[in-house]
Amino acid sequence: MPPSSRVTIRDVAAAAGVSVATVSKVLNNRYGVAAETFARVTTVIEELGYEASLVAQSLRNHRTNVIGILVADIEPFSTELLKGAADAIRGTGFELVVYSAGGRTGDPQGWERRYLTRLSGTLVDGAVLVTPAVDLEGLPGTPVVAVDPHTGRSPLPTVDSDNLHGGQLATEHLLSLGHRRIALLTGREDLKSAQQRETGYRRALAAAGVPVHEDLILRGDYDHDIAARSAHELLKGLDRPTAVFAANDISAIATIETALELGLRVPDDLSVVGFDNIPESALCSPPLTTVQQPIREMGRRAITLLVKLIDGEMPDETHITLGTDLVIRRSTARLS
Amino acid sequence: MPPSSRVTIRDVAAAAGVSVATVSKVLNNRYGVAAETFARVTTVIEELGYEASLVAQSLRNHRTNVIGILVADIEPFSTELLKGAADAIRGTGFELVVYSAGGRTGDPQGWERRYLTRLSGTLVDGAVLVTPAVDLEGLPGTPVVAVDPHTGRSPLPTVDSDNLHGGQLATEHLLSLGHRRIALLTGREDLKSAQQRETGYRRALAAAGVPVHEDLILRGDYDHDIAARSAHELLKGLDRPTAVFAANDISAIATIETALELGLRVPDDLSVVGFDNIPESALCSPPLTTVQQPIREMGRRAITLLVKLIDGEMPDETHITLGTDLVIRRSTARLS
DNA sequence: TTGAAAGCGCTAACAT
DNA sequence: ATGTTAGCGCTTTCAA
Repeated sequence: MPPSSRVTIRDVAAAAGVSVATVSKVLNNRYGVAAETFARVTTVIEELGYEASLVAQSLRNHRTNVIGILVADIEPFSTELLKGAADAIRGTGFELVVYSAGGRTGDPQGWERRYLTRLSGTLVDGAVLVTPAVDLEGLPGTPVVAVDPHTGRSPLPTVDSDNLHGGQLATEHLLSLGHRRIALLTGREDLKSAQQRETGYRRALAAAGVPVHEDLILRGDYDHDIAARSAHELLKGLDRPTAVFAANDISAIATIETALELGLRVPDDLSVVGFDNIPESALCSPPLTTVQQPIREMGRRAITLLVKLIDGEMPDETHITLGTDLVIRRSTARLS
Repeated sequence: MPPSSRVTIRDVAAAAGVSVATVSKVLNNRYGVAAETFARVTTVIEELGYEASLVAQSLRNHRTNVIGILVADIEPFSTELLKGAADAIRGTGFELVVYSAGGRTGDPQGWERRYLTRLSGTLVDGAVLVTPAVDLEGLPGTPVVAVDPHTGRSPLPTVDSDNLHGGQLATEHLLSLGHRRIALLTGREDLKSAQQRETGYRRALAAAGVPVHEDLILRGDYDHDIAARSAHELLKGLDRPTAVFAANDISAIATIETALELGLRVPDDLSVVGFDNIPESALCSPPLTTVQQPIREMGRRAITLLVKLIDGEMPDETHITLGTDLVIRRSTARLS
């Protein structure tokens, strides 16, 4: 590669017959440049198609006006979140840059930390983390907001949604339809969201005075195949549940598919409620009653919060939990 | 310890009692460092949690091992493409960084150019452009691959899909079902893809000896509401078409919705074929027969091509057009 | 084996 | 109003 083909500030200075300092002043609209000089430099900049190097600027100024958003992978959840973030960033004067770990396997924990350290203070003024981990408490000087952190309560500013209440909502909905044998397909055991959804389920049953049958609680793991197997286990017998609360959308779909394979009609023979990880609009066949997470709003709020942090304002709250809603589509039916 | 300042190479050097040069050598595994020194420096690096600044490295080395991917907005198409790109980047030694214009309105053309110029030679070794425009022919020294460029044949290396053939496939499918009055809801007039889909439609009809009725060709604009209005126009009368080819998925869905509102059964009374811009898995109700673009594969190929370009290899081809396939789901029926 | 020094492209004091 | 200069954090000769 020709390494020297880039137009630099020196080329501009030379072509305009001024010093680099003057060009810099023009670039940054600093005072102390004659109108005539200003015009000449501007012309040369246009002609040469010059743009200042982001890198050099970053190195010099410690402010970059860039916000980084680190996602574990590009999938529907993170995508939806990115949209919200992109929404919110408009008009803030910041740019958004997305770093994806690409779902890489090795180095599962350290990735965010490494990246963040390499970028912070230089390339980004702050970051939104959409990756599970984060024990980044001690990261120097770089504001960070964690979205839906998967491990316990984090010391970082956080935006998440109310999985506990969501689990309750889903279960209460099924209870209100008259169901009493309500199964649960759990989520990934290592994630807080899954635990909370399960807690919500248990609480709702308890509150309704319905005993929890542990044999109606099976692993779903947020995974299609595992959920399908569990669903099969659940539904094959005659003592099958009349309703299933699946801890996410994938497993809800797997449940419905399995039910249909077993000759059960949904929702007539089996009611299913899921929990969205992907936005409503993308949720496919069959239409499903789910608990909806405000994913985009989470992205928006994360940016808003982060911008405040970067600007040194005191935000009203640093741990934001957004509500979840039950969205009734077509797959639940009153128990006859 | 100053809490808000970054750990730099000098801090490491000081703590280890060596010069920055030595630390740099350790970082980059250069020869000429005593094993004992190496160990000591390594230890200090760990202790301090030091990571080299990406920015400073970029400024020094002209190689960054980062590939930038510029998207106009985060939406299903670009997302799917990102996934493919993320796939392909694994094992190449490059990182992927996504820049989103956030669908911004002002500065509609210049965005890519500006960004690219600011990044190139410094922050990225090359870029994939997923934005409409691009007359970036003269960009010095930075390899660029355009994906699905919307304006004519580009001088840049390009990856796209065969919209012409796709249009033919869709139309031929409807013809093969016995349809003769086949309407077209066009796409955005300014985009090459839309023109090609229309051309495919016209050619297929011509090849089958079916005359083209211009009043069966209405604007769809890749837009839900516009397409819905046109569909209404098309379907309200008694001389309505028996089939519709919609230039993208959005307008196909709009067509089906409109048809249902008008009391037409789909596919019994009306066959609809669409053209996917979003991946199959995300395509919602109602299940739709579509022409499928290999979006992920486009992302993969773009990266592969770009990596070759960056490494100075001569790629076999610089203009890659991938095939499109007809995916038959449930919304087409033989004309009775 | 190690370190001093130059410089990547840029900005901001501090001259002039 | 303009230019000179000193770095930002890093890598890389080249000399010690």
